[in-house]
Amino acid sequence: MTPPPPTHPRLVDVAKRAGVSIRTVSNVVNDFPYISTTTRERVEQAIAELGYRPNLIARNLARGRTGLVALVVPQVAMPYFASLADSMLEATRDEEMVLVISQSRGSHQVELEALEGRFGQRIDGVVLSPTTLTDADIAHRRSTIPLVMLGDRTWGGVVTSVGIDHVSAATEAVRHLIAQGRHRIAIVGPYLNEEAKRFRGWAAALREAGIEPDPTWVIGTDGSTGEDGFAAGERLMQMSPRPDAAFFVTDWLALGAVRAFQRGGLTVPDDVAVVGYDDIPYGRASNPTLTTIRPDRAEIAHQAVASLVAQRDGDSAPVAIQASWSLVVRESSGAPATIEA
Amino acid sequence: MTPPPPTHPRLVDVAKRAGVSIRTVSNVVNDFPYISTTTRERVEQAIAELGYRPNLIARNLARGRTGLVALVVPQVAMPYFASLADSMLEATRDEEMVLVISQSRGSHQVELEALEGRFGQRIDGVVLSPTTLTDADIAHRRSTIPLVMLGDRTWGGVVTSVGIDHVSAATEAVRHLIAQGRHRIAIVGPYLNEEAKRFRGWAAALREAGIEPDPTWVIGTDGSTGEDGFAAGERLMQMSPRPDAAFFVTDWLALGAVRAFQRGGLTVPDDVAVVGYDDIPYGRASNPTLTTIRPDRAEIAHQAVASLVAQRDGDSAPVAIQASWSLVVRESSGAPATIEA
DNA sequence: GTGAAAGCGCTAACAA
DNA sequence: TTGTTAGCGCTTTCAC
Repeated sequence: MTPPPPTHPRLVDVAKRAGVSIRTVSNVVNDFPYISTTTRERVEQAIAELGYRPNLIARNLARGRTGLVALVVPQVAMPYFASLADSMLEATRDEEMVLVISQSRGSHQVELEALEGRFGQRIDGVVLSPTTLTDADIAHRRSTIPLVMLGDRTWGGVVTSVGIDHVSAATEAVRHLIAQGRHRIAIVGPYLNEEAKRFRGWAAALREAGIEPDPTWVIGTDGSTGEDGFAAGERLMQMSPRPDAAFFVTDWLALGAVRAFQRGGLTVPDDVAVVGYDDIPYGRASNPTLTTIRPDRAEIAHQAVASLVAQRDGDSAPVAIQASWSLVVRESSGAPATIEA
Repeated sequence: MTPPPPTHPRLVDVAKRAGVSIRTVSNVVNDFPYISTTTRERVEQAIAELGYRPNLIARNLARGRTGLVALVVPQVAMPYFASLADSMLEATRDEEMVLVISQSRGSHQVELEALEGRFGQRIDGVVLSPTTLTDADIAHRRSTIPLVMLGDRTWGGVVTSVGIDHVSAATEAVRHLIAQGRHRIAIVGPYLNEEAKRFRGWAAALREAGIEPDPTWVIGTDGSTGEDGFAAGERLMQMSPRPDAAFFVTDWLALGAVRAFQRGGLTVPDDVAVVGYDDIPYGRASNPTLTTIRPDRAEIAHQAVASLVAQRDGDSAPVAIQASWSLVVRESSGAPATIEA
């Protein structure tokens, strides 16, 4: 009685069956040029007959790589990062990499370790969506593993970053509100100052329309949670004159504020037009649906992965990559009611 | 000039420095018993000095494992699965496994391949949230890699499943509506029949209160998207007498219907009380906030991982594991307005 | 074009 | 308790 094959077929099994050496089989598997057609066919047939599939662990050991790429985000359950993860999964699959998601939960320590490539497994590259890192953290990093930073910061140019042009996007968002006839346009978010790109876009759009940005229209929040948005919405309602529109730096903030407005008896967009930012899925299902800036996540993910590949293959000059975005107009700023897919 | 260490320190480097054999270092690293304290200390010091970290690729090659576990879901960007992924990431981290997320996008083919453990990398175990698989698919699977099915189905008992008791949960949800004084309680969802557990829970709660389930209250949908919910909401509004409450088999359906109700001039919960299912994050931010059934995702994830570990270690008897759940009462069924975190 | 053989870094028999 | 060593399955340099 023949015992069943104790494990998956290996390179040697294929080689034996095809009557060649493992070197040749390896060549075929890895698509080397210079193999005679007949040999190649023999090998391919043996592979098919045996159902051979390369053991990537062994391959990676030999190659000194893992084939694993890490995506580090604060928390995947947050809609924006869930969507990002989705896009990254697709982008890495196209490159035959395996994506490993890691949650920082806003921990500086975890982000620092990610910078150094310290994960459970050894990793070929890191795509990081930072929350607490500083330029100094990046400058001091010792590891040289391929790294891409997501977001609008450029980190002193010492590392590749992929983001969208937030100044332009914010400008476009506020322009849109102005085009709807709004003149008292608030901006809501954390860390709003002359450094903040979305803030600059907001101010630029107003000035461009001959409106001087009013400091009282700048509504600072602690963070970007729905509760922060709710609280900001309540503050906004008590202002007089009340703003007739508000630009929120994230959708989640905007949704919280809409909730506050509706509880306070205001109608969106009639009383206050609202624009968010990020295009999270819920913006399509909320009532009203939410006008927002949609970063091209697929492009961001592909650019990030492409940079990882380039860095791996020796091209290490850092670049600041800008992906595209679009303004999605929905009910919260006056679009007619629709049902989207 | 000494060239820089070309790579990470290896077992031999540690062994050399500590003046022992690699076997001993390996023992220390793997927490074997039977090592003299002094040796252990010497080795540990060498490890610390060198900053040694085991190469998991090599370890896995030698052990014949990958340390990788796959979570297969339709799409991570969907809130429910994003939350699930979050919990699974935590649960696998606790077990020193690395989670690889794979999106089936509802493809039968992809799900079948997952069943066989066919991923880009070789995988130690699979946790699958199925959409199209049948009992037959499971019965015919050839691979023996550890597998856990998520959800309420039990697959003829041939595989371990982890889910919650949907009959009880649905019963509790509808009981809650009855306790709010509602009597005409619709149920909304796809595939509603005597086999469907949430349907059975709905019917049981009604009968228990002396209400005979009215077939006209059963509102079938094509799927579970927001648009399906919206359409169901519109149908529900046109019924007469109109139901005064509705139980939706997913939150996303419920949110879509709420949108329809509000557009149609109805107030939730005053005109129609609404209960959803799944506790997706949006349910806390919507207006009104959404009453729902919250599966204990952390428990589900831990049970799934625990089963994977048990299967890997030879305990392969399939079991149907039931995790806990709770009813979360929010505004959509009459809870007073609150701001949740 | 193809073969032989030396690693990749670690685990785990087998010895001592 | 600790050392020696044969793999794990594949890549790749060097010959032929």
